Amino acid sequence: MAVRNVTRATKPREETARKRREILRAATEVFGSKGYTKGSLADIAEQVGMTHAGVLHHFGSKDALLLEVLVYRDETDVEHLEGRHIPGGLDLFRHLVTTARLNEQRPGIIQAFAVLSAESVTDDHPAKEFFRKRYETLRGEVKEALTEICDTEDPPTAEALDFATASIIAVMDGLQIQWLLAPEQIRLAQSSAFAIDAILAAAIQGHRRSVM
Amino acid sequence: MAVRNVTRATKPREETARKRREILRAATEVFGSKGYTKGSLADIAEQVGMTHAGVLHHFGSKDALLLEVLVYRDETDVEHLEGRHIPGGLDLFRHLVTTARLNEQRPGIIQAFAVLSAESVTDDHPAKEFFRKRYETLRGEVKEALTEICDTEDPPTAEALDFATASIIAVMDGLQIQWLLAPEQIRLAQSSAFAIDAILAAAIQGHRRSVM
DNA sequence: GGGACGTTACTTACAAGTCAGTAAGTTTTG
DNA sequence: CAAAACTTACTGACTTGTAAGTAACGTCCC
Repeated sequence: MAVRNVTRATKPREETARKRREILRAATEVFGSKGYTKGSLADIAEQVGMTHAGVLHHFGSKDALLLEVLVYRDETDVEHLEGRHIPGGLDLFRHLVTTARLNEQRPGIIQAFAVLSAESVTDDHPAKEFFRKRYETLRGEVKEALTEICDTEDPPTAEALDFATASIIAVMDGLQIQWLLAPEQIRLAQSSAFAIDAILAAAIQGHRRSVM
Repeated sequence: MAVRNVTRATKPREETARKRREILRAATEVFGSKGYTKGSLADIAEQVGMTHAGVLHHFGSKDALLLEVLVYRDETDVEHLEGRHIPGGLDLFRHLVTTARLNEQRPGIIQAFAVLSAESVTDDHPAKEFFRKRYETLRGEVKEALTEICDTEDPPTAEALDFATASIIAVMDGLQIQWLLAPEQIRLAQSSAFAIDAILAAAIQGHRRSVM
């Protein structure tokens, strides 16, 4: 039985969806290169060949557009994964490094997330809740994968687990900023791999041999 | 022989210097809480009880004010050090953790630097050069301290040294973002210490026991 | 010590521009 | 023919920066 579309007279057009994606892509680039506050709707509209009012017709407000940009980019981030779901255990950390390596080829997206995540900590920023939840989810996944790995008879303390989890995510974010400022000096993927490796080793083998 | 002041008729007043510092403090707070682009001169002026034109009288332009804020904050950051110069060797890393612990008590300044450093990667940002140089200097200091530490017969490769250097700085920056978004969930200083420890250990003892 | 005078430290007023959002009208399309 | 996909036109709020004016202050000279 075919579903009758009662609420709208015309079915959503494929052309419209494409235009929306085009706007999202343009918005990602603009927000990435100028930040959310400084990047204007007119900038975005110009890139897709319409006026800023046209963009608002599709997304309602600038805030709403930003949020759609963020979830859209989160979706495309896992597109290259088979099964489109984030792996667990050691594979998760391999995935993180792989993503870093892929991101080296698309600085625009990296910049968008780096700039927007930092901007989101400011007062009443529309993306604050998004990033808060995003980090919480990310930490949950990393922590679980970490727990899987060190399933030995000598597990790390709960504290060490949390420190390692936050640190792994942190080091990737921080390297992105340095890489964006000096791409020829920073090896994004390799440095990420090195740091993750170091932190994993410390978490697993734990409490011995503290340097400081 | 007293130095004659030929260029200006009246000597710079002490009250003026105090007012400038007051403005710098207010600007740090405003740029930290709203970002550079969104934080306005009027916001800053209001906090010190004058008009925005008064602020411009002291600093010339918004860009110039930002740069003065950054160097001002860099200066106050090493104020608590005896001798006011950054230590070397293991002491440098202890200093980093100490700074992180101190910063937990003053989220405003942390936020200003976190927000501004990320914002600085955007196109034509007035603080881009400042942060580029700042990271370069920071990496130089960390690398030197790191080299001092692992002065053994089995030194790490030059690559590993660079990875570790960038990673240590990165992890501190990244943790700040997470901490600002969820201060009750992130132990800033302890996580920093854990990660630095892990990375130092990996850099020193080197090439054995790779997890990934 | 007391003006004169130039500088400093502002204020008010304004210029010139940008911005998001809205309302109304027009074309396109299913 | 009705809804979608726009455009044009406009509003109102905000921006940084400048120009001109004013009051207070420090210094020099007598």
